[in-house]
Amino acid sequence: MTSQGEGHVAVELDAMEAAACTGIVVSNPMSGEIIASSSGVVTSTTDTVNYLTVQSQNGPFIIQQPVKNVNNGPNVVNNGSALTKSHIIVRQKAVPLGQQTTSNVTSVLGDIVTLDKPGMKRSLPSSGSNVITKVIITKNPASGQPQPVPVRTNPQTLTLTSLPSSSNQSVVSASSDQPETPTKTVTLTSQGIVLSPMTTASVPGTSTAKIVPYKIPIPISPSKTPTKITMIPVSRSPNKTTLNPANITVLSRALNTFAQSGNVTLKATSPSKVIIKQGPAPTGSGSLTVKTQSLPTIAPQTAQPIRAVAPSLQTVQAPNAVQNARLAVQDKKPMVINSVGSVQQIQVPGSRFHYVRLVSPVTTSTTLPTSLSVVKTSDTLNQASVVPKNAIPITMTTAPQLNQVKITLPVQQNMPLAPKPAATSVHRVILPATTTTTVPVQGASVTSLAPIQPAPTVSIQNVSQLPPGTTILSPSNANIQGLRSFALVPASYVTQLQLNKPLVSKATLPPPPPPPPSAPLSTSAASAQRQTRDYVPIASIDPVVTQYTVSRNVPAQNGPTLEATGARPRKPCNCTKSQCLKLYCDCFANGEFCQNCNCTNCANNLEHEEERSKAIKSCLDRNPQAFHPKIEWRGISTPNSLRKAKDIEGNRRHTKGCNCKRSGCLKNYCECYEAKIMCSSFCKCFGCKNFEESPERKTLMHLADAAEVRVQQQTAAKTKLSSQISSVPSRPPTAPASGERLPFALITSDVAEATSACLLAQAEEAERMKMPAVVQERMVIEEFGRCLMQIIDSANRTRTANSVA
DNA sequence: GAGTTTGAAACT
DNA sequence: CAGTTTCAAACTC
Repeated sequence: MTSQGEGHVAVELDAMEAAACTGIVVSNPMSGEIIASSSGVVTSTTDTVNYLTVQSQNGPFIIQQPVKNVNNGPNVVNNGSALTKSHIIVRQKAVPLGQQTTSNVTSVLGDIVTLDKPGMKRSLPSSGSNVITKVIITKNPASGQPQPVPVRTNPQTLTLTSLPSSSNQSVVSASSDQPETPTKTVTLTSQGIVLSPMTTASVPGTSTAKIVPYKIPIPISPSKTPTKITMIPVSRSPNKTTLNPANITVLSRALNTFAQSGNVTLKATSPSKVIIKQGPAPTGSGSLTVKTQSLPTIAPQTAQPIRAVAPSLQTVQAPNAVQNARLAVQDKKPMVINSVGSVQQIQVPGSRFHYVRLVSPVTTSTTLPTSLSVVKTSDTLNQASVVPKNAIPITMTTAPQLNQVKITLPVQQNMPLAPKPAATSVHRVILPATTTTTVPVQGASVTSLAPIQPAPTVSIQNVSQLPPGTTILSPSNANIQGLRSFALVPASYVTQLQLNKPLVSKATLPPPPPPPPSAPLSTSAASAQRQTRDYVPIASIDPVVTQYTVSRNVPAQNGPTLEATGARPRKPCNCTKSQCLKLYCDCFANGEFCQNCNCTNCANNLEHEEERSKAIKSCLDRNPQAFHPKIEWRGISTPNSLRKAKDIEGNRRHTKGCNCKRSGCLKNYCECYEAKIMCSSFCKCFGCKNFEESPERKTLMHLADAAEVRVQQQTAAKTKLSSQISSVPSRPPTAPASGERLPFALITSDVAEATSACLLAQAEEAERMKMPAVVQERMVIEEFGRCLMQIIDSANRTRTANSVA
């Protein structure tokens, strides 16, 4: 809930949201303008704000709530209120008495921001002293809840702050040997890394350094503490850019990946390398250990053309990128502006987007990385490489002077503090997708490029707060196109990267992300995933996050079963008239490109990116929540590991409810039923039979469960039987005098055991289905017949094989 | 596989 | 916002 009054706006979060929250960004949904963020660097808004968008910096939740005036009562929208000189207080929502636990009592997460007066853009003091450059979310020792701690640093000085070990975080600031170089602070918290302040890429002609805190979310599970993070920064020569947004983005990606395993070690082995690897967790320590020697100097990016680093890297560099760009416009063909490593910068003439195309490396790899091992930065290039172990390096480059690819970091929205870049063309950036980051690409030549992927457009929003694969149409972009508000699209673009990559052996695929609630699924839940539209949640590093980053229509229920391509299994659409640019199309609705679909005249692909973007905007204009999951999770404070499948279903609901009239909400026409949830008060259905006590529903669910159990048991039993039969030696132990082997010679104790298991499973299932005794008996006999047929068949095959031999 | 039914999305 | 049309998936035969 968001309330306004008496000089402050309170943003109240559910327990789960609060738990997932490491920072807050509050923005005006109408303009996309960031009003405040927990970075402590704020801007003001002159707009009349009726709604606020509240986002977690690292979290998935994005709340758009009306501004409410406390004085008018909790539910009275105070339309037309401008936020002036207000504090935004983020706190956890109170829960009714009797439902409180120690973890969900009301607590103030932080008074994160003070808004300036309308019309006044807040400027940073030149000295930089006493400037809140970041807010670290710590845990309130009293409540156990996170709370932000403003950290004031002087950008010109270097500090090394070690927080108490109990705070589970450390702050490292390194000094620079260049007085004019802003310092940066690396803050490692239990939930993320904050780099700040940092000078962002500057545009020629602008000299004002912007202090921008970068937040790299590394949700480190508290349960996995102590976690040791050792960062030995890169030493570098002066006047060279070593760390730029791209680097940080990639670093973030690497760290995200590593965060999943808990223990992270960062260290540098050479001036141009930072190696991230897992290290053993020290015992008995409750804090992160951060060591630093000298952090890489962050300097404004200069107009350094991107060049290929190593001969082994493919380079399709235009001698004169600008000139080539003009030529490309004339030719109306996508042009490779630059290519370094495995990333090519693509400019599509006529398109306002820039693309990053992953290309195959010189070296091939057929195995997926078991861990991400190297982040390499270059002194001379605006690039950073992620080199997953056993996988190809992924290099990302920037060329700010050309505005080719602007890789925007998880940057707090304090960009207005500095002059905007002279050229605010639209850029597209690949967001790190935690589980799709490092799928190796096979093939080695430039001609075998992976298909161009439209990387998500990153705006001034803090990237890290969005689910992987999220697309945001930036305000700069929006302005060009007349799009005022940023558009949030939960597109699984990065997942699409996988879809378009060459086949990767399934055996080498990383394990699927854990289901949001780690409790085992009920058969109904499992069947729901199959029976409903077969989409798989967008992966997330955080189980809590995962709940929110699910496919639009089906909430996360189970880990995805990856296809051989590494892609999430997805049901192909059959659209014929919508060009797959309407929400009728499930691919489009889920933010995915059509791939291997049966659609006709499809425009849901890169070739029609312009149309697609317009369609996305159109959808969002009609409904800002158009791409949000239709099935939402109610606030759950129960730890994931303790949730049961029953709870999972009971805590999901359709955000809008269904409108069924004839199906009784007991067919898959009904979105509630399809998602295996019961209809709620949101529904406007007639003749609903999809409620808890509905006998029709119970019958259906029972039958579905029984069918599911039957399939599972039979599959398991037959698999075992087959394996047992196949393990029988080709030459049986006994044989009749005639020399002919008889089938019973194959009935070893193992085969008999497997057969018994089959019969038992069948009997149990028949009983569960409450079949009459006669039917039960028949089902068992039939099962026995099937087993016998398999045995005989196996015997015949063995005999044939022996006779041939 | 063709035709029908259904309800969400899109449109007016 | 309500009524109508369009659309694609679910369903039936």
